[in-house]
Amino acid sequence: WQRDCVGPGPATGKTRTKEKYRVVYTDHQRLELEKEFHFNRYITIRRKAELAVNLGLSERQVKIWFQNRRAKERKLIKKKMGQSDGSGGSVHSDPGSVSPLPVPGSLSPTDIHGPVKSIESCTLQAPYNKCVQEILIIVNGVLGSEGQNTWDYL
DNA sequence: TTGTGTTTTACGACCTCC
DNA sequence: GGAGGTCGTAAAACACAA
Repeated sequence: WQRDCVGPGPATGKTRTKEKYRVVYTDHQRLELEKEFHFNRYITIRRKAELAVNLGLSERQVKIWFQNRRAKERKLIKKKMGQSDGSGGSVHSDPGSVSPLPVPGSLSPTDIHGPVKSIESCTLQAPYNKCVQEILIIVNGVLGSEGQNTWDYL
């Protein structure tokens, strides 16, 4: 599809064609983008270029993916706030003020080492717990039955 | 299988910042 | 003026109940 959209020449950044209104990113592409997003909600120009090359996407696609991902996060937070109904929850009132995820080193050793046997066993605080679960679902899909250590892969 | 609701890419309009 | 932000939306892809 990349040939169809980008063509043999230099990437134009245009990916919407009559044949393919939109493409579906692979699990690997989504995983890498999610990983980047969970450490930095705003991607730098340099990282954007690196990711684009590594994932075979255009910089424009990476940029738009981050825009859409932030929109999704805002939507989720809004939904959560609606559910909590202001009844004393510790949900951030300002979506933009959500702090970045803890760095891997801040996780407990038992979380870091060994295979992840249960997605539900990850005990980070909301909203990160769900984010991590989403990542693990993708990773498990990518690893399949290879039996590779999930954290090693990450 | 199919109808329907949700999610995922991609874009345009508009805004802010440098 | 250009780059990149949000917001709203189109349409494909997907999930799932009936």
